[in-house]
Amino acid sequence: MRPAELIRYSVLAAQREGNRWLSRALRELELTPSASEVLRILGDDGPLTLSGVGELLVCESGTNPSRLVDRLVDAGLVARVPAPHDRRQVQLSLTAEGRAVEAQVREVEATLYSRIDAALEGVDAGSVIELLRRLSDGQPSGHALANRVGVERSIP
Amino acid sequence: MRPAELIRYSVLAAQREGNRWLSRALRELELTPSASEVLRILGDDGPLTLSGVGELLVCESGTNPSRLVDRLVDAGLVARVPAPHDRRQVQLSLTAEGRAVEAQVREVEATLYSRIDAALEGVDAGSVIELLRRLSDGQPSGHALANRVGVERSIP
DNA sequence: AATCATTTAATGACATGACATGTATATCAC
DNA sequence: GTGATATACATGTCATGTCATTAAATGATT
Repeated sequence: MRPAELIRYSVLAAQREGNRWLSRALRELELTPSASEVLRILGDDGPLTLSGVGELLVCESGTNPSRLVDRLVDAGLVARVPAPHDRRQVQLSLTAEGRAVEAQVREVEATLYSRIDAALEGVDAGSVIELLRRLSDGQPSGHALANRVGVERSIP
Repeated sequence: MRPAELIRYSVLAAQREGNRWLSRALRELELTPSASEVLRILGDDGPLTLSGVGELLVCESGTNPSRLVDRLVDAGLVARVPAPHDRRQVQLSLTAEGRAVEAQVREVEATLYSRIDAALEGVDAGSVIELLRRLSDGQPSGHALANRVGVERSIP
């Protein structure tokens, strides 16, 4: 198997298993991994419009997180209010309950990141990050990721 | 953003964009990425039972590719015959048309791997492979990947 | 041989993801 | 100001991906 093919399937396998781990860890919070990403985005950078969330979502190509947000509104974790100056837009923000759940999501993520840190032992993280960045560069997910990093840096 | 978080989202973004690229490339063959993986597995190692395919599939946790295979049978690319000695099992193999399509899948994959090779310029592929391997080690996708590499090596 | 456990596959249920289309609103060209 | 265009969001459709359950067939135990 050529290295490129091994990397292709390794990326797929790592994503699948990371998602499965996160799904199980979030089950007690009654959240899916995608839903948790929306909560964390709104917690860090909200309030945002629907497309504003879409531009920061890595888990979806950003075209339309309407239904993803629907379930969070139904669950009482996100408030959706029409924007006053532009009635096409909706403003999304966390409710009080949403903020509480988002804090729990942070704890779950901290555990995940510790596991990834452990897996990083003895490997060149820079090579990993650079290769993966190139693989999504210029594409919607790559833009979302760049926006996420950029937004974080822009908050002093 | 800590390195672990960046890696988490980079893996997700790379998988998403790789899948999107492959989806578009396979569209003219009327195949999805998952369907193409089944064809390639059967082409390399078939005939196999349904669970035999599941143990080699990275794209799904192997619990049950029934419906994935259904569509390939409907499309006339895969033959499904009951196993004579154990009527619980089904034997899956490529039809003549399936073999022809699988050859085209190989060409699409060759293009994908060239793109990955280009992205590997100047990065330590060993670090990438080792980290990603650790992230799926011991899990279904990791087993499937190990089986894929192992099966390949076991064919002299 | 009868019963129970295990294995294999199919199916139900739910939430994505990706792409396409529809609809209301806002903006631009003139 | 009016028509055309663009934007923001919602929705339809299809194929996953995951977990659970069911059904059939086989194997193990007694």
